[in-house]
Amino acid sequence: MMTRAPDDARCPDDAEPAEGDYRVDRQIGFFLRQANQRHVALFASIMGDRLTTTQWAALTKLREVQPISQNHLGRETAMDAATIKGVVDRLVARGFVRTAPDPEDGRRLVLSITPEGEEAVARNLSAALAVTEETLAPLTAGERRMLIELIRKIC
Amino acid sequence: MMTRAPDDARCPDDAEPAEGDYRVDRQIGFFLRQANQRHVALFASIMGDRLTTTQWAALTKLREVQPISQNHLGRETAMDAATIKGVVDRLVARGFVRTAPDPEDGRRLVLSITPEGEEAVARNLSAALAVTEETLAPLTAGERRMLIELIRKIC
DNA sequence: TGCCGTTTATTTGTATACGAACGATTATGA
DNA sequence: TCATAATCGTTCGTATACAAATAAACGGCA
Repeated sequence: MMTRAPDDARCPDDAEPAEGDYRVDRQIGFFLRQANQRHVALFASIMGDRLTTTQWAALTKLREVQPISQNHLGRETAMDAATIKGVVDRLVARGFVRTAPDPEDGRRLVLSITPEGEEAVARNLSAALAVTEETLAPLTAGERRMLIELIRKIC
Repeated sequence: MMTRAPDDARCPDDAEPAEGDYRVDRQIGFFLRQANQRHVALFASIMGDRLTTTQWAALTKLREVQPISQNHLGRETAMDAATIKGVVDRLVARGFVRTAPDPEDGRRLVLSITPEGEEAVARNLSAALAVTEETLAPLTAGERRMLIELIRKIC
């Protein structure tokens, strides 16, 4: 008679994590990365004007809170100071955003949206909503609310 | 007597999206990006050896399915052919992964994990589990199951 | 056998993402 | 007031992420 079952053969008195059982593709981080990848891919395929997710976030947020300094816009859109700089530079190069030195604070760079930027937002707004819809397409209305509620808690 | 409520004053007979109401920071894509950012930050602060999330994914998945070709490992870990190449190159440079030409297929590069790679996995496994735990810390056990179930559906 | 489509790995270019360091400027407190 | 701390924008280096193009090698099929 066996004193131990075959699938209990490894380290029965050991509290260390079972190495053989670990699966990266079952961890929340793996799912978060993949879900974000799918959303970015949907965004790229649905949105026009070759606008990226971060450029869209910066542009629409700027429209909401302008005028605002560059770093501040970065904080509002969850972007590093180095990251928001690159995003803003590309939006400026495309004529969607304008920069000006702040007369009251020599350090700040004040951003505002141009008419071309406003047009770009208006032109792509329905597509942006379609991206959200398509991303959540596999879920029911109740599941969508639940997912958003839960994911907000881990941000 | 008013024929229309004040908050219904814009485009009542228009099916177009209401521009003024759009908020990027309420879209699922914004949350997915932020949640992923938080997870990556937690990973960087908890894990040792300066291993990144993708390097960890590639290394642990390789341990599971070796030997395997480079592109195949990329598909198993949701990475582009160009992306997995960079990740594998860095793991090879660190001595965690070994590459060899496939004698049966001249195109393939067969990957396997080195003893140093195995040690790196064993050394960091509990930290990896702690990252998952910390990422889900704001949620109850039931909420965690629900979040994982929902997020899997949109991957 | 030889043609052709596919797969594999690679390279280039562009775009986040962030740590770290830097100079310039502003705010704070002793 | 003046030294110090904090903020702002910038730059550098590293690491994903992916589109697109390429060369080499494999497969099937006439």
